[in-house]
Amino acid sequence: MSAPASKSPATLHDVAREAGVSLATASRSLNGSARKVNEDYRQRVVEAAQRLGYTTNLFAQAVAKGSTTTVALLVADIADPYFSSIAAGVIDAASEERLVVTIAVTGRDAQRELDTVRALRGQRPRVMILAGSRTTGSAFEAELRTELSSFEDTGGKVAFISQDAAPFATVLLDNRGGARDLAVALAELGYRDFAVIAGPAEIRTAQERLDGFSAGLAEHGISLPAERIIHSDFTRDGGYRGAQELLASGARVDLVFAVNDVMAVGVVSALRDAGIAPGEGIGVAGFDDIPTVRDITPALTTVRIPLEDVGRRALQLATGSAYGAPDAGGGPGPIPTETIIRGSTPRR
Amino acid sequence: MSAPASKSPATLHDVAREAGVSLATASRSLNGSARKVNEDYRQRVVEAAQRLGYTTNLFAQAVAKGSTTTVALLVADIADPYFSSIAAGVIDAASEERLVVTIAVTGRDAQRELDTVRALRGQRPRVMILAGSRTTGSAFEAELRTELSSFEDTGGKVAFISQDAAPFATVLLDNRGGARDLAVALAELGYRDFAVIAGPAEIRTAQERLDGFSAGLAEHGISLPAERIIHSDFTRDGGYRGAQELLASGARVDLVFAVNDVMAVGVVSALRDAGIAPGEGIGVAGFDDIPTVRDITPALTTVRIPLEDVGRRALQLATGSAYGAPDAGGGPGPIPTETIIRGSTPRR
DNA sequence: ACTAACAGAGAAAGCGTTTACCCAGCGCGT
DNA sequence: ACGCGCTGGGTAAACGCTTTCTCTGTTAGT
Repeated sequence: MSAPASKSPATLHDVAREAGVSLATASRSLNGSARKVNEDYRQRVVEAAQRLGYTTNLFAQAVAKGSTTTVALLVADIADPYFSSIAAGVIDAASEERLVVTIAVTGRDAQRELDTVRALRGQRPRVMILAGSRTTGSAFEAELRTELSSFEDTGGKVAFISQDAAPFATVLLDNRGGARDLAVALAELGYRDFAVIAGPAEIRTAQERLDGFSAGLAEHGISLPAERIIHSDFTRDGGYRGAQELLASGARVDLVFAVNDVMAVGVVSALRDAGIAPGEGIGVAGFDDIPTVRDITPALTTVRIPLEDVGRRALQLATGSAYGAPDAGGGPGPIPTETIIRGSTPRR
Repeated sequence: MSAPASKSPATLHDVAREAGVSLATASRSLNGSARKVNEDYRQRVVEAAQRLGYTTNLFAQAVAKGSTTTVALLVADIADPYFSSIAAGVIDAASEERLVVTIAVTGRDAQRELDTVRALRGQRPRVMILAGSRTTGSAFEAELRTELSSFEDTGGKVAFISQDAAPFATVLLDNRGGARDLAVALAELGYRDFAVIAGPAEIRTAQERLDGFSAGLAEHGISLPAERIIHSDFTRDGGYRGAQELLASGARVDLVFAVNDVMAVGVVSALRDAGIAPGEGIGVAGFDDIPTVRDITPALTTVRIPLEDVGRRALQLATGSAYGAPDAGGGPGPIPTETIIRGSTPRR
């Protein structure tokens, strides 16, 4: 009979009254507690809660307990498959531990990233995962570290994805090694004249991949002249424009490496729009192995990163739910990468 | 001198003491308040906060105010570009209003969706946005509605995306009309023998698109026999398998319509793997206009939905920050769709 | 000069939880 | 019989904020 259509949600108080027990007993029966409570009572409380449509107010709980069930995830762009795949992993792992994930986007803007971290600290998240593209030499870098350190000092845990950001825990991606292996594999396929669409110079991931690629080529005695390195946005359109620029330069090239897959997709489209058949005229390779690159034509050669696992692992690393202590460096070494040769780079 | 490296974050209390003012004054200076506070004091407080690295504890604030700054977003799969684009819109609009977005994934499972809604209610979000694929005839449908109603009774606001879910606010997508227009356009291009890879029968979005498409064909006197409708998963792999099944049936078809783009991408790959050139042998069309379909070959004909806008609008609809009252139905009618003809459906 | 009106600081009562502490009842060993 | 340790319910004090209300000091009106 008790219609719950009141103006504000039922409180634990209401439940206790309804069940005829004390607040303490109600709390103990509904949300776990070290103390036992008589099964009869427990039953009564649970039923009362049911009847009133009670749900624990997580905020109040957090205040009382002094700890939350929140995880904050920062990404550069949630619509980018790279980040959304990572997010999927984080969310999945989080829900296993009954944690709630809040996502914020930074748009690859260091200032905004800093602001976001500050704002998110207000949530007192258990964990903060930074998947955004780390930049080098940003004036905000130091401030960010300070902010994060003080977050850790006050009981939070931070995890980075991609580059080592000691002293913070990191899920290391072997950007350098992966790119090197790719370069070697391509050289062995017979490619000789390379160009790289490299993304902004200050994005560390981009830089590492470029370095690794260049190193791999060097092992085969192939050099990568500076004019064959084109910096552009870390996005699909950046890749597209980078390829256009390359073409306009008149350079003779038999393979274009874009430092990530979304850029590579842009490259493929740009080549095609310029009347060049990707994979026949010029080979194209990317990095990340986002889902779509299997489905474009030709399928893209790339370096595979198990993105969802990376997200999952970042969370586990931070919560310490795997690999022993959360501060054990970065778990068992960097995430392995794998070179995947597909149709976009046939043997020459 | 005051090193903040304590074990727990600075509280407003600490700030007040540091600044030599009362708690009330500190609160008023840091977080907005109707009351004015002397500029001298305000300054002192702000500096003290700065010095101590204070950030408002949002949870405590929420408890005290009885209202939160949280928005909950439920999606079927965050790695799916359809949902991640919508999420991007929601997050963008939310951050404009200084709201924080928590994302949960339901995996198209009605039971899990219900559980998630229940769990999320504990967060007392201002708004709950359901972008998951609504299903029909689910046993959980009624329970879900009850749960959501009681959420609204206690001051929350819910917004659906896609199908009308009266009495809840909805950002209506014109699935039916869009599919109809597409069918008409394709018929006018000269296609005659259609098949549809239709997704699970119980997903409403899928069903509406199928119906609309079929109606459009009917206008041109073309019928869509039941054996040309293949139900499969609402995913890329679902599309792939659906196309395989279609091919195996030996049906003569000149156009395959997949009810969403990720499925269409699967269809394209399946055709190609079967040695059929998509766009030449058989036309392919999708629905949604996710970013990738411009970049596959041939570029995919589809029905465009401004996904980010949809997300943005869902949030605004729920917070009432646009189009007058939040309960004004669904704002200014359904989101317009647009048929986009690309290379995958050349004139026959 | 005297009071009315107003500003604005501070004290204290919430907000919805958890949990330390108190205390009654009970079974047990001596 | 008696004390003692458990068990487990209840009371009340936190938790970190906001906000109502009280109260003092100013300003202005007559």
